[in-house]
Amino acid sequence: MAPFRILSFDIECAGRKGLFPEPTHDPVIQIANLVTLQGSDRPLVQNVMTLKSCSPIVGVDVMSFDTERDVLLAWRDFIREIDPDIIIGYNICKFDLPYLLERAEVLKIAEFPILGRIRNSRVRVRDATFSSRQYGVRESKEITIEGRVQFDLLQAVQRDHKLSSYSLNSVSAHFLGEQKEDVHHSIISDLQNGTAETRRRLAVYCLKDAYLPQRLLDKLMYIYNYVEMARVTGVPISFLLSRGQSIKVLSQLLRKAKQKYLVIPNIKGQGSASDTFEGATVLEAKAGYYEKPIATLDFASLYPSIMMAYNLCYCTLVTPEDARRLNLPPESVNKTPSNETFVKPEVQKGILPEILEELIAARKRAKADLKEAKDPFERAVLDGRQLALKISANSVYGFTGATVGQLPCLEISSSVTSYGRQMIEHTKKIVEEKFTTTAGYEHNAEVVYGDTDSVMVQFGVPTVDAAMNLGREAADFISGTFTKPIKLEFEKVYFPYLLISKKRYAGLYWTNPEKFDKMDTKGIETVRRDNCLLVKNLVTESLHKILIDRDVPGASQYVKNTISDLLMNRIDLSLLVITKGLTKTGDNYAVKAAHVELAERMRKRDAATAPNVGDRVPYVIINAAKGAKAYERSEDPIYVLENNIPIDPQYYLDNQISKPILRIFDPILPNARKELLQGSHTRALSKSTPSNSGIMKFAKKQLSCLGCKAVISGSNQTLCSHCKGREAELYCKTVGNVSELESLFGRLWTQCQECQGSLHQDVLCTSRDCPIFYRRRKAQKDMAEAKLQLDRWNF
DNA sequence: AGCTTGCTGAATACACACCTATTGC
DNA sequence: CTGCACGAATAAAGCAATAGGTGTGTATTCAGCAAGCT
Repeated sequence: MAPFRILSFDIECAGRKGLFPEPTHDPVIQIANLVTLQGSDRPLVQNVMTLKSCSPIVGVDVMSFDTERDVLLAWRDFIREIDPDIIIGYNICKFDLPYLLERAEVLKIAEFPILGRIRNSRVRVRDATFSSRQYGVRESKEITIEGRVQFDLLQAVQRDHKLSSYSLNSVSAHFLGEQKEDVHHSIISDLQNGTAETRRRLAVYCLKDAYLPQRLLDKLMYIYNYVEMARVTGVPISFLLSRGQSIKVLSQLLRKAKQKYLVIPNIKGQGSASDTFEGATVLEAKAGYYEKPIATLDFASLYPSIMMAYNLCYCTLVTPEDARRLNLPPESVNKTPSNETFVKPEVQKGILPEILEELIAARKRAKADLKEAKDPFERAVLDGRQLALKISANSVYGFTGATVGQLPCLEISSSVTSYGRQMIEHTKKIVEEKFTTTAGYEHNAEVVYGDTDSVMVQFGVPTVDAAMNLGREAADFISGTFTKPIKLEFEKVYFPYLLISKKRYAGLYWTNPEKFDKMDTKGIETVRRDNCLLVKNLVTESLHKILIDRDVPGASQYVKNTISDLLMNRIDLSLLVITKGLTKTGDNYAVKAAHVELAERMRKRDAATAPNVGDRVPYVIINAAKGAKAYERSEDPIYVLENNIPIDPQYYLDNQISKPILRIFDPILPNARKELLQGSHTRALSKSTPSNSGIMKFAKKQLSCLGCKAVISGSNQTLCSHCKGREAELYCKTVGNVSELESLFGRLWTQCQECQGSLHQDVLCTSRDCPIFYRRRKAQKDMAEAKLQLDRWNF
């Protein structure tokens, strides 16, 4: 089969006003295109279609047009000529494609929206909302272009990766290690209305936006992964981006049922969303810091293997009524712990177990092939396949328990979890009964924690090697007590292990006794996205010092230094940005929350840049009157930066840092609270910049002495009478300060120029995801202030 | 007049239920 | 074959758990004031 032809594109339009640029006013001014063949990194075509003249770009076909109509029609012809199989871009489904179509409509270009592979078939657009517990609410548009797959990288990344920000800039930085500049929409108009040279600048920017999605597609192996997934589950690729998990399971069910001449009922509005079933057992966490190795035993694909072992399926379920009618002998049925009856495979083999068997067997083959494969291309294919199979297997159980889904069957899902609960309890019991001193082992084993399909065991032995051997022995022994194919596996050892509570722990992860693989953290601030970076870094660094370096005093000192920096206002604003997802529209919230209120406020300020449902809202907490609620104190970081609003360090200490740090240090450091949060380092408070709101509005600004800050009056504008003699020294200090800030600003500026790919042009970027941006802006402000001070010497 | 006492409303503290976000498996 | 009006259905894996914030009701503390006493 010929490789796919992939088109990546991006558009720029002038003057975005309002939420969506106004199609009646704002013309499309540029379209950048990049065509590649799948698996090749050499572009087939690179071009830019622009309105008005544009200076040439090396290696790029620049096409200038006089009217917007010509631009749009040129693009349509280009699509037809290139005939791409796959159209990609960033946010093309919600922005670029619908915008082009609406714009064509406004300009009455009826012949524009014929882009598909069916003759004379028009492209159709429909509003679509997708909502699921897993992905939240997402608004998008469904665009039908027959014969071409649209693959929006934004949608794919949002589904597959949990990130704090999904801007193209931040996603590229994360996966490709390279940033792009973020240009504010007002500047786009200026560049377009400038000269051929500034339009060239815009074209380069636009091209980069087409270039990055292509790189992401490649790097994340999306084609392989999604094509494999589509093949395995039997759904179109578009479903994988626009629909949920359940359609995949349903599709497999239908395929299998057809082979067996079975039909699947079309159930409507049966199970209500309120009826639910009991889930898995989470064993009580014996919280603490363990300095002996903890072995972890895991069931391999627990729920799928339960469904296979006990033949759980729609077609093997025996309802009480069936039981009376059929009068089955007890030896031909299984009774589940939740008191449901299913026939054994000898009577009737279930469809679900068959689907699962195939998925798991195929995954095993894929994994084995993966091990053999050396060629990176082949490895990518096989890894994509095994991942797809794993995910498919895991969502079969969820499908049966989805009461608002197409085919709920709580008898199956509650049986699965009831077996699971029984099994984890059984495992815990066996481990603690078998591995005892009375049975000849060195120590009594103790299960310190376990969740759903795993148990964490402290065998009491001091070395990783010994723990591994006992872990393997236990796994083999216990596996033997279960029905096939249920299997308990020894997977890893944690040493040392910090158990904070259920679903929250950290430890060093060992799979071979010589060296640990990594530091593993679960559920704590290091992996959560609703904390500011400062907390994340602080916790990560502390754990690193405690677990890897075994340096508790060092960790403690590090925490103290950070707290001191925070209270002295020496922390970079980008580290204090908290982000939270906006999960529903403003008025659907029952209580006021910081990010929701801020989103509303931002909408009033400028609807174009305000966050929408499904977006993540970044904010910082600013200083305010005592007793003000957090939702009154949240503010957009860029707004804070632009208006010099003081943040509230005390809030960050009390509400962000203190509890997570104490949770970590409490089991390790006696008197952690006193030591870390109440020491002398917490007393050095720097005065924050007075804000121009509230009471400070009435305060009159007076000059103060540059030497001692005393208020001065009269003719002397620089120094008070006391400091008069130190004139030379203080002047040098001011000059030194200015030059230091200038060089800092210069360095940051250069860094941004490098990022934008040119050292000869102005930096336009205002990316709220980039730490350098915040530092550059701050340096600029500080520098301006220092210069003002310097000016006062020249009276 | 100056002090104490008792009352009252406001401010504060605290426990509790509930909502929201997020993660683990 | 296309465009338009109208109506109906659409689709959504699961539960367990922690933590932070808001709102509410109740208890406690405190400042301010008037009355009473010396």
